Amino acid sequence: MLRLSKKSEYGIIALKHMLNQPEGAIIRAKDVASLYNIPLEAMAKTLQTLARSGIVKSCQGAKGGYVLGRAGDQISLSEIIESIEGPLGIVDCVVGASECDCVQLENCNISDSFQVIQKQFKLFLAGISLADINNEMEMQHVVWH
Amino acid sequence: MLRLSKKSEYGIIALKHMLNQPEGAIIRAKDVASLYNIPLEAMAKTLQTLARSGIVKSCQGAKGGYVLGRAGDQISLSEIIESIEGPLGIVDCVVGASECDCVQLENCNISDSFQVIQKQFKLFLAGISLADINNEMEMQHVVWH
DNA sequence: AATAAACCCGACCTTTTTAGTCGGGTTTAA
DNA sequence: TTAAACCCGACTAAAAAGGTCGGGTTTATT
Repeated sequence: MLRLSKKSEYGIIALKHMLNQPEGAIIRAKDVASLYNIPLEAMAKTLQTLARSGIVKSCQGAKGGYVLGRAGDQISLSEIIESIEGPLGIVDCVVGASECDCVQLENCNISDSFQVIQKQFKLFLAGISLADINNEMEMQHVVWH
Repeated sequence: MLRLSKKSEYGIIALKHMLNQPEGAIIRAKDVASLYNIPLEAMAKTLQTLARSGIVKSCQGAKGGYVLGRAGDQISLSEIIESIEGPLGIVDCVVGASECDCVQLENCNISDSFQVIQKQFKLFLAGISLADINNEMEMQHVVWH
């Protein structure tokens, strides 16, 4: 059902939080977790995932933590979600690289249309940046014509 | 993960199939199921669900089956999906009527933005009709600016 | 050098959701 | 009367999501 996973939610919460801290401040998983009632381990794993794809940078060791890897307007919602959940596809057979073994395919009447829908949906998400999310007032430009 | 359920896929396949039959032809669940390799019971239940919300009309008894309830351009993708999967929400706390007991809410920093995103996403799906899906060439008007 | 604080990560368990199946209805054309 | 179809709740099985655990590694501090 078209719903974001908890990990994506946690990731977006953390990223938005980081964007609102002073430039260059190092944020610990622990703090985000306790501030937003997120289970520590889950928050930690999500930030590790985001670090792997470069959306945040990790600083190891004591006094370590995370910093945003880029400016808020250079981080898109589609990137965040794909980092955490893997390549996104409204339906399986439309996910880029992966093979689809769906038994309908031989005679499927909807896969072509869904290629188009999928592509537009991704553009939709790609058009929303962390900076947009951070500033609800500015979200007005996120509009479907 | 932002993916449609199988039942939604089955529903859309069936609806598109029906749209391509001669006007007023009665289509049986059995035929759609065998044509597209869909488990009969699953297909049947999905059509029953669509009938309940008026997207198709059911004809009971021998020689029974289903007919589209409306013209293809009067059936939107969001309607189909919501009929089958219930009210859709990218995140829980954004689903219209239902209550959200998420423990982040007291201090959530993203719910406002997601209200906007959710609304636009729904407009996106509402803007795609069964007739559009049926005619991939026409899908070009489904474009994000 | 030792310590503690933090990130790192695979493995696991539990719960929820999805997918599919079954049995027993009801309706209606022939 | 029969058979073909819709109808529907209940069930099971499989998959995904959510969360937890244990044992690492890295690094600032003392």
